[in-house]
Amino acid sequence: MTSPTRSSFRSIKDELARRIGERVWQPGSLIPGEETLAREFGAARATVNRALQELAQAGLVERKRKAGTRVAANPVRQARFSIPVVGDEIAALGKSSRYQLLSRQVRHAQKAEATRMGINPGEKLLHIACLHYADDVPYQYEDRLINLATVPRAEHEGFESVGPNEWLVNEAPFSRADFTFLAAAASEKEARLLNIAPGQPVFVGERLTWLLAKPITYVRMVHPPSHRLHTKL
Amino acid sequence: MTSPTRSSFRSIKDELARRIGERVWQPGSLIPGEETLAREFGAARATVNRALQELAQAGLVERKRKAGTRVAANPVRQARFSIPVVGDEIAALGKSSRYQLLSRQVRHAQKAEATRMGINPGEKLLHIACLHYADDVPYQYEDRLINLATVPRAEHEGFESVGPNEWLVNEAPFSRADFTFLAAAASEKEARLLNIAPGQPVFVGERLTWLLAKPITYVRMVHPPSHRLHTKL
DNA sequence: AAGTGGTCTAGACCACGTA
DNA sequence: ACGTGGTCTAGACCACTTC
Repeated sequence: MTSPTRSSFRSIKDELARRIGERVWQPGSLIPGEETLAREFGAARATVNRALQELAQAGLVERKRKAGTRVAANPVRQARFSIPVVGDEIAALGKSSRYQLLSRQVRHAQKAEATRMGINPGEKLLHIACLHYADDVPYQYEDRLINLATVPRAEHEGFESVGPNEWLVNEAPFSRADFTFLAAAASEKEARLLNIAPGQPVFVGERLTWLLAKPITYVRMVHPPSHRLHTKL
Repeated sequence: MTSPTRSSFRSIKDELARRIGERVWQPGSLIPGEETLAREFGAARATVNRALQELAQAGLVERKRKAGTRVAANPVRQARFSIPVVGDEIAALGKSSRYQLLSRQVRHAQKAEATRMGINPGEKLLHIACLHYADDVPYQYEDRLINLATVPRAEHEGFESVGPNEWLVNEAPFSRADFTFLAAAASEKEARLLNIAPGQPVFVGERLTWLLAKPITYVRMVHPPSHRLHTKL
């Protein structure tokens, strides 16, 4: 048949996960070392190591050299949401999207910007402001910084007709994205652009994307109060 | 020393990521096999394999036996955030949490509530309103409906000292959760409870959880404008 | 100082999928 | 059938932490 359970890192991982899930090993407690487990399962230490590394990545255990491996105290539950291109997002609502470039400027990073992006002050940045409409109603105001050290080709792109979001998705892959969401009062400028009254609540998303360790782009996306963010799946 | 550690899977991974990010290897194209790369980097094939596996997990490449490894056409499209218990969330900010029950009432579902929860009108619900403080500053106003058909034991719980969130996490595991986030203007009641002015922006999260096909609870969580929702990893 | 995880190697065999 | 990735092993050395 499939396989009578030869030592595989997968079956070891599953068995360890079972012991954690069924409280055979209590949350916070120390579990046996790699050497011991390798003997128990009749496997090489490297095999047990891989099983444990994946469990650590999944958040079920925490590992420290010398200290050993412990069952995580509170397994973190997670939800996911998709990261659509803004044009697709609008299309999914059954509306037509329109893009308008407001400003485009190459300059050097100010201290605050550098800190926010995790780069050195003075590095070359491309600063873009633009607006996305859904059926001619303002949908999102986008304020973006692109790290030209990571994406040098962006400097030669005008972004007159293609939004930076769409361009980056096609031209600069990222491996990690950090989001922050918040509610804020619309500034004068935001209110004017989104065609709402100043002080009205706006839904703000901030996103920093990375290609491994290199920051690619920081973007602040401001939506009018009607906006909703749903988890998918 | 910062001197280049000879073949490490990390440096190999970074170099491969660089070639992908800088379009040395085009999206969709085939990259050299593990054996070839191992020779190029002067490393064992297992080391190259680990680098490639992590790149695959990050979504930068796609791997198939016999077919080889290709640069992913369009990388990562999802982000995740953790779902902590509100008390833990406050503790993570280094603040002390306090819980206050505002109201607790068993009643039958009104039509709108039933629709929102996906149950039949007239089903028995437990309606709870409460407030969570962080260092005595209002942190979250919680308005919750619990489906007593799914969680009958909640009817005998007073929730005077234990918040419904914490109680449910320990007593009623859920298998699925749907979230919606939005910005809104604080109502009179919300403003009073959160100690802000009416009309101020508030960050609202709505969550519906199920145990398999059975709705467990619907909750509306209202935060003052200082609140931030971060994705974790 | 010593214990535990982190990583590397060289070689081997296996499994999947394409040809 | 055969090439490529998937996994395992046995041994070794390194690096971080706690003791």
